[in-house]
Amino acid sequence: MDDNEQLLEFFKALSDANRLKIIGLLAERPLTVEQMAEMLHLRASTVSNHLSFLARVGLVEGRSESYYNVYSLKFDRMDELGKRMQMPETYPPMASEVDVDAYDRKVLADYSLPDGSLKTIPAQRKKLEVILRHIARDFEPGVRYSEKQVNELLARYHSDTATLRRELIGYKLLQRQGGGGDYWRD
Amino acid sequence: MDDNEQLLEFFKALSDANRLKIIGLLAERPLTVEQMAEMLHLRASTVSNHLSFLARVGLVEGRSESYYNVYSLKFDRMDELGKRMQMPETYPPMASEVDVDAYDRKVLADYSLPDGSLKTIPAQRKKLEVILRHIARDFEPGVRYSEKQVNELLARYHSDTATLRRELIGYKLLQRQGGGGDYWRD
DNA sequence: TAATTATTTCGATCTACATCGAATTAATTA
DNA sequence: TAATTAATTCGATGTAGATCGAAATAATTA
Repeated sequence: MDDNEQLLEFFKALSDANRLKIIGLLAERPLTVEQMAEMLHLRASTVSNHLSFLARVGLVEGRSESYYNVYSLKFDRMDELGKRMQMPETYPPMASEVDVDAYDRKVLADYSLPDGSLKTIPAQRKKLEVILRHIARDFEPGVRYSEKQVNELLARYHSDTATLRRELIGYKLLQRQGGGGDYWRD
Repeated sequence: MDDNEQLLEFFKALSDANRLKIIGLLAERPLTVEQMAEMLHLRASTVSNHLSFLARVGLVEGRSESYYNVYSLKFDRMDELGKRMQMPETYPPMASEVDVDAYDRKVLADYSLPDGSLKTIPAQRKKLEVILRHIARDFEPGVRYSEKQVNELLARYHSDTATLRRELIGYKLLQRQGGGGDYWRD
């Protein structure tokens, strides 16, 4: 079980009203299954299930005392989770298995013809940016291109090379030396 | 909505794999509903539902930008929850609505005859303690009782007053002055 | 040893909710 | 203005999980 699944299990353990009540009770003093069952008006089997869930994620601990099972709260575990939630670096990994390029791929597919050229130049900012970032990758970083070379590259996508060139500059994906000079990508 | 329900809603909001992924994505940068839907391979309506859940508990915030809804993560909220989980005083109130005396009442009922006397003296520590605490309430705190008076009071519960008396002392519910003196309850 | 008690496990049931598709609303573009 | 697009709402469906009762287990008491 990786970090993300563990975090999820943690929150699932805390996402039930009766389990929160159990934690509240155990915060005061250790209790047996039967005691909690009576207090919560639940069957012992139900409480036992809740406790094994909480124990699985390390939030409670049961010790066998004579022939009762006495459960107690492991506060450090809660503290640990609280700390983790306060660290910014906790969150990005939660999206690690997400297909973050899916939207860009879809936009690209929606606007591209089989030969790789564009059906139209998107009017919507969000989509235009995706297309422009795609086109910009054709320019080698650091290399200088003349306007003629730029137009040749852009013509593979759309005949309106002037618009593409202007937008690439506008979105700062392409740089131009002041006054009709060369173009380059950073 | 009181504090406990709010805490529960909070954890429920975090107890779904896709909602955690959304939080992970928004931790990197704000996104629109459609972008997230593509990334997660979910329908926009599903993502929209998740976002309104997260927004309801204040974890994300959506602003209308041209005609997109751009959502972003409210990290302070997460921080706030993390802090709260680290404070010991957070937990006891979660059990505030719990019927904490239910177990004692049940034990008492199980061992009592209609006239209030005991069927038997429980052999199990946990139950004996409940019965003894109940009996101890008949003694006024601070008042001194002779052994004769003590036996009279205990006889209302069980003929084996010697055992009851000994156990009350053992559990420190009744005090005795060293060497055959009077008894009292603190 | 037999009966009682506390707990857990298992199978069944019922509810909550994640997801989807269709309809609706609102904004934008053609 | 008509068509497109993004987002939300709503009703239907399927699944996960909370709860229960019964059976199994284990320890204790009579």
